[in-house]
Amino acid sequence: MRRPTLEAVAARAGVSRATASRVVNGQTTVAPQIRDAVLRAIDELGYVPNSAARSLVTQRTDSIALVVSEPPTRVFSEDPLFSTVIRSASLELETVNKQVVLMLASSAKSHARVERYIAGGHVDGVMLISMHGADPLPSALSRLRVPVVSYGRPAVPVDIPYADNDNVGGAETAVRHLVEQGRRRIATIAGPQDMIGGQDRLTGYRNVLRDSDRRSIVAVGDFTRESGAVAMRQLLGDDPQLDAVFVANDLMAVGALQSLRQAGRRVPDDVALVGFDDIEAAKYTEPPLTTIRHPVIEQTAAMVRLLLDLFEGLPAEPVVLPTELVIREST
Amino acid sequence: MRRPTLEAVAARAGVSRATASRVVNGQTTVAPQIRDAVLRAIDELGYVPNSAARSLVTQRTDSIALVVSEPPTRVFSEDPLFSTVIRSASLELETVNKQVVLMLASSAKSHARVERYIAGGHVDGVMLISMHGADPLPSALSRLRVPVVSYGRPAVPVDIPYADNDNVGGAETAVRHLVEQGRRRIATIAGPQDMIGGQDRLTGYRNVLRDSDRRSIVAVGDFTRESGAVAMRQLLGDDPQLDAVFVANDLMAVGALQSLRQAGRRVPDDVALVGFDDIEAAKYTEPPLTTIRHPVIEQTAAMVRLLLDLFEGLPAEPVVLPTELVIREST
DNA sequence: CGTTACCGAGAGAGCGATCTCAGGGCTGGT
DNA sequence: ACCAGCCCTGAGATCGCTCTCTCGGTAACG
Repeated sequence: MRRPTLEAVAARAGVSRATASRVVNGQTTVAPQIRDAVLRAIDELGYVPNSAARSLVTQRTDSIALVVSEPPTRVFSEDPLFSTVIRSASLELETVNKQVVLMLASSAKSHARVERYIAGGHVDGVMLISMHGADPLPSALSRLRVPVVSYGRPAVPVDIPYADNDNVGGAETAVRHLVEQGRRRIATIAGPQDMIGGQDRLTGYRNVLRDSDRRSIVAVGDFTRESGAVAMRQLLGDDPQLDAVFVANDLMAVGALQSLRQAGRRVPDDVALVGFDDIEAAKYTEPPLTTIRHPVIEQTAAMVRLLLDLFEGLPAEPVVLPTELVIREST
Repeated sequence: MRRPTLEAVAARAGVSRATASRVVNGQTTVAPQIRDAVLRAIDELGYVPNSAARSLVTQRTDSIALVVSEPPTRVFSEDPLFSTVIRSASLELETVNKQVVLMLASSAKSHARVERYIAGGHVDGVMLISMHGADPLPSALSRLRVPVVSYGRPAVPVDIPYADNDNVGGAETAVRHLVEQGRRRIATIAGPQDMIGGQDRLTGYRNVLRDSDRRSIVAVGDFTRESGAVAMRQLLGDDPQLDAVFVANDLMAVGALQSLRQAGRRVPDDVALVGFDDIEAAKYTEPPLTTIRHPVIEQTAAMVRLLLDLFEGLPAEPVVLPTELVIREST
């Protein structure tokens, strides 16, 4: 009742195990006639290679962990970031016949589990997506001598290749755009400051404001829509005269738009708004949102390529993708 | 430079491989002194058992696939269903030392990959969550002789144990509640009719309407907030006199509330509203939503237990959990 | 003191694949 | 006709672990 083995296939086809193995692995050095016999046997028996046995000798598993080191509430939130990364990483790796295994690592306990799982050789490599500074996983995993790459620059300095987008530059572009529009009092709704993206985008904002001799007006959100709405109300209270806001992500910008509307401010006449990410929803707000495009799919592809390079023993240097200003009607 | 093997641990501790193995697996028949020596060796070498080798002989992997057979847009939508199932299944299985491997099976191509992955023995069992009728996975997997359980009754009749909630009964309770409130024209916003939950909840609605001699008024959504808003507008157009709506899930109910407000109808004075699922957001709507509690965590736990029963060779019968009316202020 | 019982430890056979190496059969060149 | 060389195929080792079986040693009992 056990699943058929290669042995059984070989016996049925009247060849040796070695030959059957060659056929299974698509080697060309097999006579067509024998090849067909083996294929028929495989088909008749419904043979599928035992992955454990194969991994044992090849030292490969052809599966790759995507470790999402965030509380599930964020992973499965309105923000399409994680889902896009998961989906495009899967797609990208399918083309090279590798399977993505998604693992959530929210608590400290699950960190340990993830570490053990990876140390146990279940996967050939790890893609890490983790935005929080305190995260112990990047360094822990890089110690395991397993190929590891990261989506986004790890918050702790650790020597693993990563693919990032130019958060600082993007934020600078956004704010410079507002300056060029003649806006005088430019506020920002920053992201959480324990996330690298939140920090970098705030840095970009500060850089331009300093250079253009303006006062910075900062409220901090947590990248959710609701927090954007709250932060906007707060900003309006702090400085009713503000005439522009750079919001660190589009989701918060959607919330901010809502608050602006409730406060009776017209966008962009009274207040101009620039977001960050260029999520789908940014096209459908009222008015459509000027934003900085965050190339998630390309960045994911770059990360996957880094990992594949590591497999090949090639040098893998961090990649930082450029961002791009997308002008719509909110400025 | 290879990872240390049990052999190395045994050598360092001055014992045989078998004894080292006993210690690793927590067998008690080892003298404390030797045990400590082995543990020390493990620690010093940083030994972690090779999972492929272990699986090869034990025929177990201690990991379990959670196959989500839905387009990613739904999986990672506002609806907390999937995330809750994923999280609580992980939690539940951690207690028995098993790892959940999440696999998305959206396209036909990824179905094939998932099947191969599972047939290859990567996992000991499969938990399937799939709402669509046309889904070929339930039957495909059940043919593989791998233990399979399902979250929710599979749409195609196939002999795999499942844990479901009482969709028909819940819908009946909801509509009966509206009848008892003296509502005369009770409409429904149904879920997609290619999903079992969508079908069953519509059936429940129809059952009660038939028994109470009322006319049914149906609009169909797709379980998203937006579709609920659209469906509500449509219902108001179809029958401006309606005084109650049963909405097949809370997310659509949130959208419906929005449309009702825009149309100037007061809830519950003009129109009473009952949702389904009792998601967190239902508590925070204006007014808070009367709904039917869908016990997601319990249902997931029941599903996990079914799978564990299958592992033990115990009989595993489908489980249907009762739902419960939660009365808030929308009725 | 001898015998039985039992407990703890080691030897060795697998688990199911891959892969190296050697050898048999052909082809082709001389 | 002979031999070199190539192409296929098969034998057998190996990956790292578990688990059964065996055996040495000590305790218990008569």
